[in-house]
Amino acid sequence: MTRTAPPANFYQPAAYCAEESVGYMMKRIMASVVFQADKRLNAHGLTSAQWGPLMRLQTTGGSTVAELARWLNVDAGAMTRLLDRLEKKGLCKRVRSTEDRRVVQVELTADGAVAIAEVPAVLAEVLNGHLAGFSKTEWQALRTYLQRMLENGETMREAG
Amino acid sequence: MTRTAPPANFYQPAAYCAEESVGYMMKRIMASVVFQADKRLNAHGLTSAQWGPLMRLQTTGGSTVAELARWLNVDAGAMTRLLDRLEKKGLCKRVRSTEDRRVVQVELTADGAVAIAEVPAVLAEVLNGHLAGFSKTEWQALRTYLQRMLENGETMREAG
DNA sequence: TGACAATAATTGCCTAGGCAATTATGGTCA
DNA sequence: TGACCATAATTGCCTAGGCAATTATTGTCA
Repeated sequence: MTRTAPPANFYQPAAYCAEESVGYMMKRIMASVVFQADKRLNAHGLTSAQWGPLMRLQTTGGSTVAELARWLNVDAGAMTRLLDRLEKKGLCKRVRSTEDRRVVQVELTADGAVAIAEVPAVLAEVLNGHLAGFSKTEWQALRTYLQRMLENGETMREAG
Repeated sequence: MTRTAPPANFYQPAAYCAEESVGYMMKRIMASVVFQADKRLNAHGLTSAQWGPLMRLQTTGGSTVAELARWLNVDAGAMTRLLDRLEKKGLCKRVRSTEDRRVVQVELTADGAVAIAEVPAVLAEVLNGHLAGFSKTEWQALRTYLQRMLENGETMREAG
C-alpha cells in the first residue's frame, strides 16, 4: 500500500471563489478545446464525442463496446448509442464475437478510416494553440501536475 | 494589440498519443471532480450542473437567464431548461422584469439558499483532495498555466 | 411615427451521458 | 448437472447542452 498525502487546504468553504478554482478554469479550458476542435471537425462530419471511439479503434485495430466505454470513461449504454450513430453514418461496424457470444467486436470501416485521418492533426493544432508560449519545461510540469491530480482522484475513488 | 506567442509544437499529428495529451488528462480530471462532487451533493438533491447557477445567484443576489448562461458558458436555451428543473424543485423563482419586459429576473428561494449552503464546502473538499501533495508554489504554478491556456483559447476564438 | 436591427427568453429537434432494469452468455462450484 | 454469480450489450427514462427558429420587447434612426 502506498502512503498517501493528506488533502491540500488551498480552498476554504467560506472563501470559495469560482474564478480561483482550478475546476472552473479547467472546465472553461475544456470548453474552449472542444469548441475549437468541433469547429475544425464539423467539416469532416464528426462531433467532439465521436472521434474518441474512432481514434481508439484506429490505434487498437478493433475493440469492444465495454472496452471503448472504459477507455473513454463513459457509461456502456451511452457508448452503445454513440456506436448506433456512428454505424448509421457508416463509420464503424459491429460484429458479434464467435468466441464469447456476449461481446460485440467494433471495427472501423473504410469510411471511418477516412473520416478520422485528419483528426490527429486537428487535435495537435488545437492543443498546441492552447499551449502557445509554453516552454517544454512548463509543458512537462503541467503534465506532471495533471497526472498527480488524476492519481489523487483515483485514490479518492478507492477510499470511497 | 498585444503580441501573441506562436502555437507550441508539443503535439505532432503523426505521433499523437491520447495518453500524453493534456486534453485527455483534463477530461479525466474533470470527470473525477464531477463524480466526487456529485456523490457528495446527491444527498442535498443537487446535480453537478445545478449548483453552478445557484452559486452564482447566491453571490450576485439575483441574476438573469442570459447572464447565468454567459457566466456558465452554456446555451441560453439550456439555461432556460435548467432553470425549469430548478424552479420545479422550488430552489429558484423567475420574475419578469418591470424595467425591461424582455428579461426575466432569477432569484434564489429560501429552499435554494438551504440547498446551496453545503456546496462550497463540498467543492473545496473535492478540489483539495485532488491537490493532495501539492505545495502552494505548485498550486500557483498550475493556476498560472491554466490561466495562460484560457487566454490562448480566447486569442484563438478571436482569430477565428 | 414607422421600419429596422438588436436583445431576451423560450421552444423544437438533435446529440450526449448517467442510472437502473433486462437479456444473453460465460464461468464456477457444490 | 444445476444453481449461482459475473459480465456484455442493450434499452428506457432521466438530465443536459448545441443550434436554429420564434416571439416579445427595446432602442435607433430616417
